[in-house]
Amino acid sequence: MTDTRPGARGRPRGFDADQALDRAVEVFWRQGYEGASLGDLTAAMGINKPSLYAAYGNKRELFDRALARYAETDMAYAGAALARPTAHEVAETFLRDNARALTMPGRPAGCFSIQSGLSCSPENAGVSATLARARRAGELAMRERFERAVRDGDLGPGEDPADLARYVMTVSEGLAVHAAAGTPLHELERTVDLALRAWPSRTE
Amino acid sequence: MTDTRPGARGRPRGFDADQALDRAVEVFWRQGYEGASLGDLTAAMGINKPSLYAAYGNKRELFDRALARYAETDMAYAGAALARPTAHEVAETFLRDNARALTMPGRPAGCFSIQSGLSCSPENAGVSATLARARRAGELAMRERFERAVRDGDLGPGEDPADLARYVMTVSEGLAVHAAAGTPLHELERTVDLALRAWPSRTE
DNA sequence: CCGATATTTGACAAAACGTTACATTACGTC
DNA sequence: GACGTAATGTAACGTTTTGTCAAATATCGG
Repeated sequence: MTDTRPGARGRPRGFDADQALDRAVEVFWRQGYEGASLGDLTAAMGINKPSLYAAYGNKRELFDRALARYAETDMAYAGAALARPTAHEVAETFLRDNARALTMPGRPAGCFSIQSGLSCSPENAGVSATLARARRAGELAMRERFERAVRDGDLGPGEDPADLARYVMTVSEGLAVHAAAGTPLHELERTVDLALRAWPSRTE
Repeated sequence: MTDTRPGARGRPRGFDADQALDRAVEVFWRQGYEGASLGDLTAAMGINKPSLYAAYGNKRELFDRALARYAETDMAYAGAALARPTAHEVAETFLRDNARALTMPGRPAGCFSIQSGLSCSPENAGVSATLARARRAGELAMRERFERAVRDGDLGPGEDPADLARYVMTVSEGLAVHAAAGTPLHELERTVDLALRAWPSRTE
């Protein structure tokens, strides 16, 4: 499929596949899976349809690649947040970086994994399901991080890691919906301030 | 347009316009504006296209009517929550009733005003904008309720009604995204429990 | 029963959709 | 420089989309 090694035979590809994929990410992000036509995609990617099919398969496979690309790049902050030393820092770092990512200048406002297909027609139900699975995986990773925090004594034994992870992700999703509607960063940050007041105090 | 009074001339309508509208609400809710084709809509409504156009105008006007209908029926709990005597009760009632509404058996999971058009193609940007405006109006109403609470001394003068309203709505939207992915009611309720821990104590 | 009026029905139109066939172009190899 | 190979540009495919037309149907007032 990709053909970067020397000794390649045939006409070389006239575009950068990763760069074009970035454009596709933006279109799916802004318009949703069903709102993004192949015409919209190829126009933004600077290629035409047969090139898209040759390089990515079809619309659905392009979307899956776009989601993977988004997770690697725009969501990289999430993995970094999980590496913070305390559960509170994990939650705070995640939510603050999330708010920043949701309002990044030059990128669509909001969150790809919600906007691009929260609901779809039955024939594209797989898109919604894939996105939901991705969000669920993120929540699970955070839950496991909080379970470690309980074992470490960083969180009190009475705190439920699953509840805390679900809460943080819920706030994050709400921030994304707000951001998609144009709420500016400084207001999202105030929401994060408030949300963190729910965090269990370490002295409990 | 509607023709319920006696003395009507012409062939009487063979369907109940409000009942058909309820079916349309469900289709838009489940599939989104762009994922709901006229075929899906007319099939669910039990009518055919010319009847739809005669009764509602076109797809977009049908959607606007569906949104209004949703606001009147499924969102009725929101107005009731605002009537609670204290700000804390307003927030708690709103979030708990919200969680229940998001998982109401026999209705689509999640929230119409998010699922039906969080993002759209440019030609349907008006749908996203209309929904965002509706959510904004709800947040404003809650803000005004909290402003009254500050005047009443129910909330401390240091609390920001706009921040609190934005926070409650953010949690609500996050709950909706979770509900759309299948999170069951009892887990949403635990999230609400956690979210309410952020609420300012009255003794402050 | 008759004319007026409005709804239903089924077919149709124009455009857009995702996808593919075909001829052309550009490159490495011989 | 011709050959094989793979990507390109154009143009079309069949299907589905939103929206409409004309004829048939049902009910009211007279």
